[in-house]
Amino acid sequence: MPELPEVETSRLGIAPWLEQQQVLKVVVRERRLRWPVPTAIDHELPGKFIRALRRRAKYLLFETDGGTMMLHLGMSGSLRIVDPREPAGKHDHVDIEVANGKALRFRDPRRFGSLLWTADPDAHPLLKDLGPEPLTPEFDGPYLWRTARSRRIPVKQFIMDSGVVVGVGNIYASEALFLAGIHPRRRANRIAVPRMVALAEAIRSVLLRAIAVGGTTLRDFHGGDGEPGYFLRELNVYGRGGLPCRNCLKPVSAIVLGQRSTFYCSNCQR
DNA sequence: AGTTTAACCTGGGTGC
DNA sequence: TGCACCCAGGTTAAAC
Repeated sequence: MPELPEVETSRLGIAPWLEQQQVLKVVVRERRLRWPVPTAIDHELPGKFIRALRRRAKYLLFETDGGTMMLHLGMSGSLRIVDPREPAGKHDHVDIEVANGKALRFRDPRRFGSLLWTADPDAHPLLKDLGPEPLTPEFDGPYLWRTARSRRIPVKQFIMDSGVVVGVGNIYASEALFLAGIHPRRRANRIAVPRMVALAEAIRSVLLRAIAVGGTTLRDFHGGDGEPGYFLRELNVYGRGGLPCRNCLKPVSAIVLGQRSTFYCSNCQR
């Protein structure tokens, strides 16, 4: 489910229930996620206070006084605040119970998600080489252009590379390229500065808009508060293969790029 | 160093 | 109803 807006929506939904709370108990029902859930999660976390819930790329970082829990939702992960006495479902792999009587419940049917423990997130191998956050000032058109000099890959794969910029997943990559009028297959190093400026702006605006309306509901994504996201209604091309382009009415094209489904308008995007 | 490919999983939808 | 088949929001590790 989760792209950056969905992760951010989850963070905003659960943070009020968790920040400054002491962890009372951790229940791990299934350790086989993307990587085995380290025993530090159940052994180190209880007793500690969650001081801040931050996000880096699509990772949620639960910072305590003595260590940070890193959580990734993978393809099918979701988080809810529950009463821990509520029976756990088949794919509810982990509960983090806190002092206010609530628990964070991590569900992930496909188990591509992960839960890790680190003393220093900035130095963690999975985080240290990530590109800039798309919603910060250092991410802009000139940055994209400079970074693309040596890259011959299609621009869609370029903006989905987390070493270039984080948080642009398959849905919003297609959407941003539509807004910028750029063909997803265009080689990254063959886009001039002005169009890179437009692309950076399109990425920012599509992510900001999706966060503002609570993410995109696909299948069963819900934010931490259980409310569905409404960005689905605003998708211009993603999942609309064969349907008329909202701008020019020409049928939206569907192709596969880097083993991911890709949608664009061959008239509006060059 | 950049690019491509396979791999990790389950569940839902479709078509026969 | 059952079953085979295809598809899905992500990311890494290894091979080229």
